[in-house]
Amino acid sequence: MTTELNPLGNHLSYALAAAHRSVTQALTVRLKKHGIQIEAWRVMECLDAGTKLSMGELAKQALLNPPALSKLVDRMVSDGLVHRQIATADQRQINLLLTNLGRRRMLQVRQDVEDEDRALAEQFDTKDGALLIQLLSQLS
Amino acid sequence: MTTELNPLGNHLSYALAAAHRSVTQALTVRLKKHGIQIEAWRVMECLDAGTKLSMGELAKQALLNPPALSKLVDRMVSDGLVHRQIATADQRQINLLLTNLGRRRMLQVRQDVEDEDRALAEQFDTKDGALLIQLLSQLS
DNA sequence: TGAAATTAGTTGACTTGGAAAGCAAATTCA
DNA sequence: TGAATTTGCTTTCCAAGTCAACTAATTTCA
Repeated sequence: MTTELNPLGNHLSYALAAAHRSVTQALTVRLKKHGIQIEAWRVMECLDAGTKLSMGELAKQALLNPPALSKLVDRMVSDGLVHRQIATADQRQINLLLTNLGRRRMLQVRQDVEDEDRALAEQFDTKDGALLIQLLSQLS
Repeated sequence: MTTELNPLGNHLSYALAAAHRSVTQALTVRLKKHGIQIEAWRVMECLDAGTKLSMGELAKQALLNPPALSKLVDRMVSDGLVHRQIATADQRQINLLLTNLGRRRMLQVRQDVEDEDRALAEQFDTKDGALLIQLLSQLS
């Protein structure tokens, strides 16, 4: 039972990378038909949540470094999903806003992400899915 | 207790991405002083495990797509960590071998990875680290 | 006040990764 | 056997990410 096929199997960092890779690949396939990146979907969900976010806040929540977010937003702007608005209080800050197209697109994508989530949850015994999320969040 | 700061927090794919990001960043910092990528370390561990691996097998174990592995190996060859050997049975296959430098480097890096693993394990109650690995491996 | 320091976001040069095509060896089978 | 197919790995071209430098707005404090 402790027979290891892979010398890396006991490393948490490896188990995490393997799981992340496999989940990401599956999700990417699902999102392909929307012509959208996982990161772009995360950005849109954060924007939809209500509170105005600066690029910096958004970067943290969407798990992107600032330059990566900047460039992703450039693409999303030219796809008509979001637009930049200079914050009134601090003119250096940008508030990103969903366009109507962006909001519609987000809702469609959300369907597929939730399908994927359900598919993943089925791989676990009843409470293990929530437990996994709980354990994972201790790491970030 | 169910107050969500982040609208994405309940998605397994998000929890996984967040944990992966944070663990990867920490590990990358540790490995920086060896001038080595996490992926390169994974490759070296796989090679060290004994059985001769083709590029294809290695790619799977090290969690890389074949083109990415090819390119990484190019770099590792020019850093003197590994060398390519054409397999005798099938001339299309490559067996990758660790050089002495590569083996020494791997042992040094392994120290740091294990330090990092221990640091991570401390964030959990006794058995939760192993449980997490077990749950994660159901996903890949 | 206003010069110096800090902060927010973007840009540019460079590196890395992915999809698809390419090449060569091995296998299939008519 | 040998033409057609499949397999293993690499290359090419392009998309995307990083680090460090940059611009502009804000804050600090002498």
